Amino acid sequence: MPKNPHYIEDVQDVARTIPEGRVTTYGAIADFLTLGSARMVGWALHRSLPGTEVPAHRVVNRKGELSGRNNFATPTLMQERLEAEGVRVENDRIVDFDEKFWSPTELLK
DNA sequence: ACCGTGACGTGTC
DNA sequence: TGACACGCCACGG
Repeated sequence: MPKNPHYIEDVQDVARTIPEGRVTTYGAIADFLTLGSARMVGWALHRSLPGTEVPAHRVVNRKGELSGRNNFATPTLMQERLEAEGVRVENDRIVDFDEKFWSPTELLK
């Protein structure tokens, strides 16, 4: 049981707002929530995997690498989902990451 | 209670 | 550039 039962929900809420075909980073979410750290975001998403409809595949590390692919049902699922949305992935990294990147701070506008 | 281990990030050298 | 240290916080052994 996490100390902040809300934390996982918050992370999930943010993740759900990521537009299709766009991606964001663990750090961006952590900044937006001004709570916890990027590490905790990864932790929260990991805890979220079963039984939720959170597009966790749209969250990558700051270099645009699919660092969490090994935690999905299959190691290739993350990439497949991204490419299905038009996000090209090459060698476990997002192509044109700068253009695909979307920050949750956009929500404040 | 201590310690290693993460789906991480930033600063230094 | 690339390697490394350190901060981060929760969890399991």
